[in-house]
Amino acid sequence: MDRPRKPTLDTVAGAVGVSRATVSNAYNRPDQLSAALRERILETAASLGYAGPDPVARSLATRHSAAVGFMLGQGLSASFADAALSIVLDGLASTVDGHDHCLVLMPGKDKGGPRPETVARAQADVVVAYSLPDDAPALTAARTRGLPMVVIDQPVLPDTARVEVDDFGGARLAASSLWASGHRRFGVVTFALHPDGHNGPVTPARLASTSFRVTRDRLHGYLDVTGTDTPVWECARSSRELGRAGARALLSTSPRPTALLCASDELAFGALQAVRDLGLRVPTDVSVIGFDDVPAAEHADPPLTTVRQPLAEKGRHAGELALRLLDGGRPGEPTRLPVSLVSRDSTAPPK
Amino acid sequence: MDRPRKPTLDTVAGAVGVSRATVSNAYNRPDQLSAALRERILETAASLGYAGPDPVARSLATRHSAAVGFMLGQGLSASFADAALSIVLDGLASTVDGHDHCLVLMPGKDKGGPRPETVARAQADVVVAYSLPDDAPALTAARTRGLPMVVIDQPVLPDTARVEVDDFGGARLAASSLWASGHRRFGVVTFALHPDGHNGPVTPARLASTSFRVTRDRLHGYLDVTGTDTPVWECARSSRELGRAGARALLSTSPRPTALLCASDELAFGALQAVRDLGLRVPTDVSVIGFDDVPAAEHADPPLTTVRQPLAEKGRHAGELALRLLDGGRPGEPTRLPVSLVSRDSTAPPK
DNA sequence: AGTGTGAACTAGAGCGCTTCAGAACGTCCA
DNA sequence: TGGACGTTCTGAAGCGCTCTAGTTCACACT
Repeated sequence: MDRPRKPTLDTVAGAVGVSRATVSNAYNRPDQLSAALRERILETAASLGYAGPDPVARSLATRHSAAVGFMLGQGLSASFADAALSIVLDGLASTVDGHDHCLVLMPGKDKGGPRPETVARAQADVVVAYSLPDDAPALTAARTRGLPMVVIDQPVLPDTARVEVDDFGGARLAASSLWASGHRRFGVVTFALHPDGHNGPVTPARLASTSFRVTRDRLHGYLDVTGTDTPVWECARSSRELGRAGARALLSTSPRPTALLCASDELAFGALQAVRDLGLRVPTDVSVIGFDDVPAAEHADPPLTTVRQPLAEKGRHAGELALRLLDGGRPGEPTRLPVSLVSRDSTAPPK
Repeated sequence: MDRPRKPTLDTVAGAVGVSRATVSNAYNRPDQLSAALRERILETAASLGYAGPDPVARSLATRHSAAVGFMLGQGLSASFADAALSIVLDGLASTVDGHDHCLVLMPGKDKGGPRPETVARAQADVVVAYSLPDDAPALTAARTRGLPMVVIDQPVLPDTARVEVDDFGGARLAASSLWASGHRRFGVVTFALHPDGHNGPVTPARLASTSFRVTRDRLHGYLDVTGTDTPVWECARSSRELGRAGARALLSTSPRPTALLCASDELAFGALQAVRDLGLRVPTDVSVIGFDDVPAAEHADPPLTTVRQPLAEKGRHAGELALRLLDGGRPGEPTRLPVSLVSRDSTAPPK
């Protein structure tokens, strides 16, 4: 197994007959040497099979790793159930990549977010947190490492950049439009209030201690309009199937709700299906409203009325903030992106 | 801006009054020092705000970075259109994370895969390639860096570990079952043959030079049964919407196909919709078959007949292979995971 | 007392790179 | 002709850590 040792800067320097510093400059500061020499260095490097400065050594010397970490509250597979996550992630990834930075993924296996050890060992010099419980250990880990941080949809943390959306206002907007058109009996289908995998009706106690900011705000936005006695069904994840089951349960009570308010489009898609399952029709018998406006909302059957939030923009903006922090920028004021109600065909006045 | 310099191993060593090596051991080899001293070191570290050995410096010294890179042929947002990707990615991520390694994402912006510079600078010591064109520059970049590599569903590369699925056989299986039940007029809806964003009918020339192995195999599996004159519609991505449009085009020809063979479930979902759009019924008027068996296939309307491949297993296995390569293991023979036909209600004999 | 043993800790040489303060060598203008 | 200046290249000091090959010391055994 005496494989030839990998070439280093020194190897190349020796072969060309210049100093290591010059080879380094050939890669990082072309203006510091003559074009001819640089050419010669690059050629020799190629012929030696040298692929450029080692990223790790480089990071150590420069004291930054050109990578942004992404801490997620759930497993990555959550993204196949919820398009919103993929879209945000994509916006983030492309921004970051466009600036020659890598994205280091730290998914949470359980729903509490990534393990603190994972965070402690991640080679990143800024992290983005998304959909973590308010008290996630990963948040503390990042903090004690002194990593600059940008949070998406999380509560404000001291010294942290933040991008958010007016979840409360958006939810109110949706509920109000239904109320205005005459609905009085509502049901709410929401995703997790706690990272414990619970599926079922929500008790007031549980509601009061919600550990996800987004859930809390959307829920309160709805209930602010419909009243706190509105039945709420919690789904452990934002998935079509769970939404379907939840909606079915809500629709089986009597008197039946005339409108279903869902905390995400994905849950709403399930609700749409549930209405059909029971032989009812949308929006004639039941109105259904979602949240997010993922691309599929437009093509649902019927097209889904929903609260639009600029998902890709959210990811992009988080990426830009992260990059700015890397440049030594201050966190600054939280950015609040706009939401709006997109009316399609899944809502109508009650019969 | 004279923020206090971040504590290092030396800081802690000095504070406790031991050598740097001992502090290092406190973190990495607890058996090398007395429990009492270790305790004292950890406490001092905590009180100093030292979060553990710097990951980058550690990587340089140990010569491995505890990270596996993931090179993807498309943007990450592809995963909201195609659950298969998320599931594979999730399997990979959890395996890798379970062994205390990070996942470094390198998405492709255009469809050619990540930029070679991105690959050259990524801090990973093994990479996994997925859904790249056969001639992606990223592949070469990884190779010249001398990174061990595992490819998923790619053509064999010398000295590379590989996990694959019998796409050709699976597709044949699906087509044969339809043929056996009497179908003779087929249409095929496929995802990209080339990374150029083409949507539309496929010419023989284009077919002959397909640059994605998976596409090629599934397509040839179908056509091997149905005949090479079968009309094929290409979609730039595997998405429901594109599949819907493609299927609609295929179904508008006369004589109309009695069965639609789709290269993915996602495309098949679109096809299901297209059949409805035209006022026809599945499977009475048209049979539709998918590929992948994503979770949604079971809950489609009607439940989708499809070729199952073990998606999560694919990701997990790739992760294990990557980890093994990291340990100096040899690539070994490609692993071939099993496929099977899952018959549900979207297929039936023709009228 | 002499020797062997194992546990506990340390010195110091790197890991592969960046970067800053020069050195060497023209060139140009007064 | 000489000094000021620019360009091109070099030397060497780190970056923060790991790890091998020790050294020390206490204790047990003969």
